Parts: sequence; C-alpha cells; structure tokens
Amino acid sequence: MHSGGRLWRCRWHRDGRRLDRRRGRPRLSCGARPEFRRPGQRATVRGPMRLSQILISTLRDDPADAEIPSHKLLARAGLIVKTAAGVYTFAPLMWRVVKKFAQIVRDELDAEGANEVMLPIIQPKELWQQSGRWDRYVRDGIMFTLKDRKGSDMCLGPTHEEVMTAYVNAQVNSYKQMPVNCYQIQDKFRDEIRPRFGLMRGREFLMMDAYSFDADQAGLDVAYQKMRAAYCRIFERCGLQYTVVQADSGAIGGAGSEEFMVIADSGEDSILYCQDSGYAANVEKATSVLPVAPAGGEPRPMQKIATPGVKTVAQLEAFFPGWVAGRMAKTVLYHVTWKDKEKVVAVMMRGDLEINEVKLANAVDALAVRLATDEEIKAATGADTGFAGPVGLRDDVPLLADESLKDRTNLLVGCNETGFHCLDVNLGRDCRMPSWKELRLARAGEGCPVSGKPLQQARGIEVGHIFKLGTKYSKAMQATFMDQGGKPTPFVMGCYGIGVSRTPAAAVEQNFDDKGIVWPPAIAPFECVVAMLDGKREEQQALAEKLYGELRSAGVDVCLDDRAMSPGAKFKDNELLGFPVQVFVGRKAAEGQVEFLVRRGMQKSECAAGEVRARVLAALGR
RNA sequence: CGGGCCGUAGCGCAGUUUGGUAGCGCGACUGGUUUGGGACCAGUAGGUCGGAGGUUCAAAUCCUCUCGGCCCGACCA
Repeated sequence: MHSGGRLWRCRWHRDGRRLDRRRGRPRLSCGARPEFRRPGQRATVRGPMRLSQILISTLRDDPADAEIPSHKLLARAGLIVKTAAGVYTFAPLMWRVVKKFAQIVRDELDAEGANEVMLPIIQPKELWQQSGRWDRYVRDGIMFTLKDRKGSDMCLGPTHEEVMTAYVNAQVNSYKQMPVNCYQIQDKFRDEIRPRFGLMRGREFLMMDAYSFDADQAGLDVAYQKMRAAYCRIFERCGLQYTVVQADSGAIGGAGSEEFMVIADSGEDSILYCQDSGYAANVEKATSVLPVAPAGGEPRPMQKIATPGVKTVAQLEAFFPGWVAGRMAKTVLYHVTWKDKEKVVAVMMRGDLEINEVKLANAVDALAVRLATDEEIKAATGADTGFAGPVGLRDDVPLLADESLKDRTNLLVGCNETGFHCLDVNLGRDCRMPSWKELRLARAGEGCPVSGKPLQQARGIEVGHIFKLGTKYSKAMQATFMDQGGKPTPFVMGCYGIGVSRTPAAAVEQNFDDKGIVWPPAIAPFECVVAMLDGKREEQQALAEKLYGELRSAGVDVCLDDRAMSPGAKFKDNELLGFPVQVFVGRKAAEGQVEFLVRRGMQKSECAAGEVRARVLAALGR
C-alpha cells in the first residue's frame, strides 16, 4: 500500500510557486529577517516564518488508519506522514513542536546540572551481553538487530543503559568525580509487537534518556528527587494535565520507579488513584485493601465431587449453590521463563480475584511468564484445562498462592482430575503448603491502601518514567569507581526517560476540539499566526506585515500566513493547525480593524490594529 | 503469536457476489471568473488494480502462493 504517498514527488507550494529543484529549497520572495531572542527565556526555534515558504499540506479527510484523535489530527494536519508501520516523517511544523519540547526538556535538565551528550544508535552485541540483556531482548523480539560486513552482531539501541554505563565507567574513576548525570535526546528503536496510534507507539521514536551515577544510595535519592522535580516542571510548562504514579520497573529492572502519566481516554495504561490520599499507581504495581470474603469455618473433611464440564469459577458458582467465588481457589498454570530454565508453575488465587502477571513475574524473579497452553496443562496436571488444583499436584510443579488465601479454610479447588473438584480443602492438610506471595491485581472500587476509600481508575499515556536502578547494571558490567577507602565500588545508578515525540502527541490528545488541534502555547509550532485573507490587496498585505513585524520584535513566536488561499480555506487550515492565537487581516484592514481569535474556546473578536500586540501578549499570558 | 479485515490515481472510496473498455469525490495542473468559512466554470494529467504464478478466448473480479497494512485478542482454569 502506498498510503504514505510517493516520497519522491516534486512538491509544490500552496501559492503555486514551484520548489527550485536545483537549490533544493523554495525560492524566497524576500529574505528572512534575523531573529532576536534572548537565550534561555522561552523555548523558540528559528526558521522561515512565512507559511508560504513552509511545506504544509493538510488533508480534508482523516486518514483511514488513524484511530485516536492525536493520530487523526496530526496526520490530517500533515504534521506527520507515515513512512512505514510505526515509523513517521515529521513535517516542518511538527519538527518545530518537537524541537520546542526538547528545548524545554533541556532547559530543565540543565538547570539540575545534567550534561547533554550524544550516544550511538548502533551498538555492539558485546555491550549487551555484559549486562545480560542481549538474549532477553532478542528473544522477546524487542530489538532490531543487524550484522556488519564482518558478521558481527549489532543492534539499533532500544535504550542506552549499556552504552552510558560503559562511557561513564571509562571516564569516572573516583567518588570525587560524582555525582554525574548525563542525558541525550536521540532516536530509539523498538520492534513493537503492534505499533499503533501514530506517535504513541512507534518503532522509531525520539526519547530523552538520562542516567545518574552516584557513590551511594543517598546520592541516588538526591539525584532521583532532582529529576522528579525537573520532570514536574517540564510537563507543567507544557500545560499538560498529568499525574505521577508508582510503577513496576519492568524490563529495565531496578528498585523504585514512578511514571508520569498524561491523563487521556486513549491512554494505553490503566492507573488506579485515590484523591483523598494522593495514592496513584499503575495497575501493574497497585495494591488495595483485600476485599472481604465469607469465612470457611472450622476445617471439615475434604470431599471429591464429580463436576463434569464445569471449568470456570462462574460455572462452579452455578454448579454449587451456596459456594461463592470468594470461597474458591482457582489454580492457574503459568509457563515461566528464567535466565537458565523454564517451567510450568501453579498459581493459586482466591476465586473472586485476579492474578497480576507482572507481580507474578517479579515474585518468582522470572524473565517472562505466560499462561500455560492446554497441552502444557495436561502434561503438568494430568487433567484437562479447568480442573487444575493443589490436591494431588505433582511434586515437581511449584505451587504458589496469593496471600488472599492465607488462613482460609474449607476451600473449593480443582484436583487435577478431569471432571472433578474438591470441597473443604485445607491447604497444608490436603495438599502441599504453597509458598505465599502477593500476586493479586488491584481493581477500581477496592480500598485505597492509604486511605481505605474506593480506588478510582483512569487511562494514562506514559510520557515519563524515572527509575532507581541501583547497582543492577554497574555490577553486571563491572562498572566501578574508587570509594573513600580505596575500594572498587559499583556505581549507584538511576535512569530517567521522557517520550519526546510521544509527549506532543499526548498534548494533542488532551487539547483538541471539533475544528482541530489546540496547541498549548509552549509547544505550538508558532504561538501566533497573522493571516492576510487577500494577499493581493495592498492594504491587507501591508497591515499584516506590519503586525507580524511588531509581534516579532515583541518576542512573540509568530508566523505570517501569506499563502494564496480563499478566506474560508485559510480559516479552516489555521484552526486545524491549531496556532494558539490567530490574527486575521481582512476587508477592514483599511479601517485599521482586524479579527482576533483565541484558538482555545474559539473566542473571536474585532480588534484595532494598534491593540494587537497587547492582546496577543495578554492571550499568551505575558 | 492467534483471529478478523483490507491493499484499485496524492488522499478518501466504489467496482469483486455473477470474469467482458478502470470509475466517483477531494486534491493536483492549465485558462478564466472569484475572494469572509475548505469558491465557480471549462479543460488536462495521473492507476502494470500490492507482487508472483495459475485457470480462461478474456481476470481488479476466480484459484494458489507471497508481500504489505489495519483492527481485535493474547487466554483467570
């Protein structure tokens, strides 16, 4: 399919001027003026400021493959163009957005003393073997790998712990050189199972990744808090509604971690939170107050009952009136993979609750867990799927149980025989005592672990993630420094990521209406557009140019829409593109009147030319 | 990885059931008329129907294979 368009196609401008192909860029009708901007004030990006000189191609229809608002709008506005599944070209205006966001990130990280560096995308296998991640990432298919002409294995960096650790290890030899925090803003590559939602889950994407190196845990705690504070400032400056949640540290590994979530219906992550206590956590990590279930009473003798065809908790409730799910224990068989072995294990959970596979993987320190197949279940239990249980379970199948089953009596369980279940089972008496773990999936409505009030659920887009890695990578890679006592000591590390291309998409997800994008001013491609509605009328052109110049010298990131389009088309186009403040110079130009639009809320009003500057500044909150 | 659906002009789609001259809207280009909510008239260009093989007098259409894309699911016993 060529929905991405013919890439070689000669481009034309809206106003009919053809690109000068020899020079490879548009002929300029007039030179761009130099910009005057005090550094460090606001994130601004230089470039041509006349829309007639900027490649813009908006579409009338949503692209067929877009599902969520940000993807539809970014594609329809021509801001992103798909090159391959999960791989996008950023149009000039979108690149301005990304650069502005990146600049905000830089400002805030630099303010905390972080160093920007640039690490290679192409990385050698050896580095990844040192940390032990090569096999895992290759097996999980996350990583793009390639061979060079000598046959050496390389990969396209999905993340940069290894390279950064190796780099800092080579440069830092003494505790006196710390703390150190280095970051980069760089393309990352992950061969996602299912790229989707435009920039949200791509296979190539821009990411800021920072790594802190400290001599001890206390140093890491300080570094972590600094980064946390910087992250808050970054997302606040972008005007995003976000929340910080406790998270599982996942494939990266390490101890504590928090995620920065932009709240949006289309978010891929589910979070549980409590407004009373401020508790917020990714569902993978969340805990809750254990819901009550009826007690089992004094232990009774176990009995085995024929239950032909009854395989699920719901079916058992129907089959045994009076036995509620809370008095059952389901036994789910998982195929677990460790670094050096794989095995099927049995996991017990109270019948009315669910297993959290992330917690399971962590509890058994596994690389991966998945539900066992029907064949694996048959092999491990001797029974068909639906009848697994602790009673009579083969000794070589490890038995785990969630703490919700601790001290529970007279349970209803499977007994590894097709067509039978057991009643009044007491763990440790009728079967092995399982090893107890916390494996339960917390759910909305259950009590907040802090306040006890019901937990609320929301969807979130993960735009940032901070981890306390500790010595996981430095130990594995033997990255050490000399401590005060002259002993080689592994670095205590933190790592911190921000989705630099994802965040602007998340911003759109939170800021749009039926007319198009409503960019937050801090990352809008331009803060303001001055549009002449009929460029052939001299008074319009002159007034537009004048206002454009005034706004520029007032420090506004403004562009001049001098494209030759009909007025209606120009309104629609600018609304779709979403510039926060829009000034239209039209038929009342001769009287010194223009039209003033604040994109958010679409408030439109007439305005004297002399007041434009003040009103634009006010609308931008200056 | 499993299931479903889709590949026809730059974009959005019809045509496939029942084989018979490749279509529509938008966009693009030329000329003209327009100029306040994606203008109008006239004309023009643009497609080996994702690819390969097969069946047939004849294939976008039927068959086989293949490549690409999209969606859903990824299992609670």
